[in-house]
Order: sequence, then structure tokens, then C-alpha cells
Amino acid sequence: MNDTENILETLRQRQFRITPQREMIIDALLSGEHHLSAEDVYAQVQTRTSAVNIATIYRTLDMLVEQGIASRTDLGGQVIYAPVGHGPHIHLVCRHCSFVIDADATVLAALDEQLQRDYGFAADLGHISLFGVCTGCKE
Amino acid sequence: MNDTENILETLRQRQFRITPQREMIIDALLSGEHHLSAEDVYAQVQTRTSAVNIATIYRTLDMLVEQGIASRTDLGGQVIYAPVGHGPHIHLVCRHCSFVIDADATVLAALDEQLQRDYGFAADLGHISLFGVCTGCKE
DNA sequence: CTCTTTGTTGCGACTATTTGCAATAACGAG
DNA sequence: CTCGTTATTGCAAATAGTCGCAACAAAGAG
Repeated sequence: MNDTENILETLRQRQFRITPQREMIIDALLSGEHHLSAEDVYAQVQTRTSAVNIATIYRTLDMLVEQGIASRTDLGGQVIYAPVGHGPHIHLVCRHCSFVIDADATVLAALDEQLQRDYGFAADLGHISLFGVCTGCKE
Repeated sequence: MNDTENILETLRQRQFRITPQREMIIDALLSGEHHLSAEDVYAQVQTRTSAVNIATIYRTLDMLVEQGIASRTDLGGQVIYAPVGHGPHIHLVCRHCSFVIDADATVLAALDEQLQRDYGFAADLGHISLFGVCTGCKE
């Protein structure tokens, strides 16, 4: 589930056109590495063909984020993109090694309810990033 | 509490030098508007004196974020800075109007505990941003 | 398969942000 | 108050990210 084909199908259903550029960018995003910068994606796509402009990378990545397919996290200067799994979840971003842990979001239910009640704020639970320090980096 | 003087005192204690540029940048950050871009801060400082370089604005803002005095939020393209109040709190960023609500972070205690237990992740509760839609924008 | 419509791309220009380095100035010592 | 040390700034050049627009190509209709 959620491999390149599935994402493309989702996009197709939402009236987006499927182009080889988009396929390659999505492929790159899904390929192993889980914290890619726009430049990283660009570099990886370049190994396949040089016929993709950096502007297209940025535009496609932004589109994927808007469609809830990818997430965008600002590590103070560095911006990383990662594919989003199914259902709401939290990204735990380690301040030291920049590793991103995908955590279950069940704990957020109570928080959501309280924000809704106290502030009238409808939080977007599908795209949450928390910063901190992971087990490995607690030196 | 937490006016320009206090922040400067904190910086002084941490061995940072107090320069007129830093004073003005902090002043600008504290002045009313709660979602300033680096350019906004620059523009506001310019009204007082033109003797401040844009690079200094960026460097100072980054320093303030590192010191936990200001926060930095990426609104997908736009980056905004805001002063950080005392104690842990949440920033509720509206996806439509970009308004930032400062919410109390007491609800996060349970979440923190669970992340610690299940993932060994020490979340930094002082700098959290959640995206969503505020009351006013629920059209 | 061909045509038409309209979303996408590439390109070049432009704006935003970062960085290296020499000149400057804050601050503690005398 | 003056001096020396060393963080900070300004400047200019480099890099990152965005935008407008004409050319191009994906998808559906015939």
C-alpha cells in the first residue's frame, strides 16, 4: 500500500495529470531515505534523467504536501520532505540526528477535543511534527 | 515580564553582546504584530535607522530561536517569527489567515508521557506548532 | 488515431536566505 | 578612560526557492 502506483492513482482521481516527472519525484520520495531535501530529490531524479527542472521538483513537492501525500518539516534552515502514511500520525523529529520517527496519533484525540472546545481551533491531525531528542541521541 | 530589557538581560547572562541592532530587532519582534517575517522585521527596523543589514536580521533571528526566545514557523513558503512566552505552550497556526493563537500546553503532559514511554522520545514541549483552521476561518 | 482542452513543464528572471571575511565595536581588565 | 580580546556586523558573492509565461503534452472526445 502507498507505493508509487497507489499515489499516482490517487492523484489521477483528483484530476491531476500523471507525468513522468511526477512519477520520478514520487519514486524518489518513497525510496528508502526518509528525510530528503528538495535538492536530494533533485539529485536522485537526475540520476535517471536530466530532463527535470528544479522548479518542477519544488512545485510537485508542494503539491504533494497540499494533497496530504507528503509532509514538509522545517528543521530551522533545512526543509525536509517525507511520504505520509495512512491515517493521522505524528512525526517525531530528532533535533540531533534529524531522524524522523512515525508515531501513532491515537494520543492526539484528547488534545484535539480540548483545542476544539477551548479555542475553537480545528487542528489538522494528519500533519504534525514534534521536535525533541530520540533515544539514540540522549548522550 | 519578557519585554526587551528582560530578553537583553538573559542574553547578557549567556555571554552574548548587546548591540543596538539586537535591541531593535527584539523590539520589533515584541511590537504588537505576532507573525512577522524576516522582511517585516527588517522593514520595521529600517524606520528607526538604515544602519542594519538584512543578514544581521536573519542571524539575530536564528540566534533568538536557538536561545528559545523566539519561535520560527514555516507556513509552507512563508516563514514567520514570534516571541516565545514563558513556559511551554502551543502555537495554533491557522492555515487560512496565518494567525497564530498561543494556547496553554497543559494538555500536552499526557502526550509527552506516552511518547516517552512508547518511543523513548523526549519531545521539546516548548516549541510546538499545530496547523489547522481557526474559528473565524471556518467558512 | 487525431483533435482539443487545459494542466504542467522548462526557462530565465527575480526574491529570499546564507556564508566568508575583513572591519568594527562590546565589554572586562588594568 | 584606554587597551586588548573576540563576538558581531556589513558587504558582497553564493545559494536556495519562487514566479510569469510561452511551449508542451496528458487525457478525454470523436
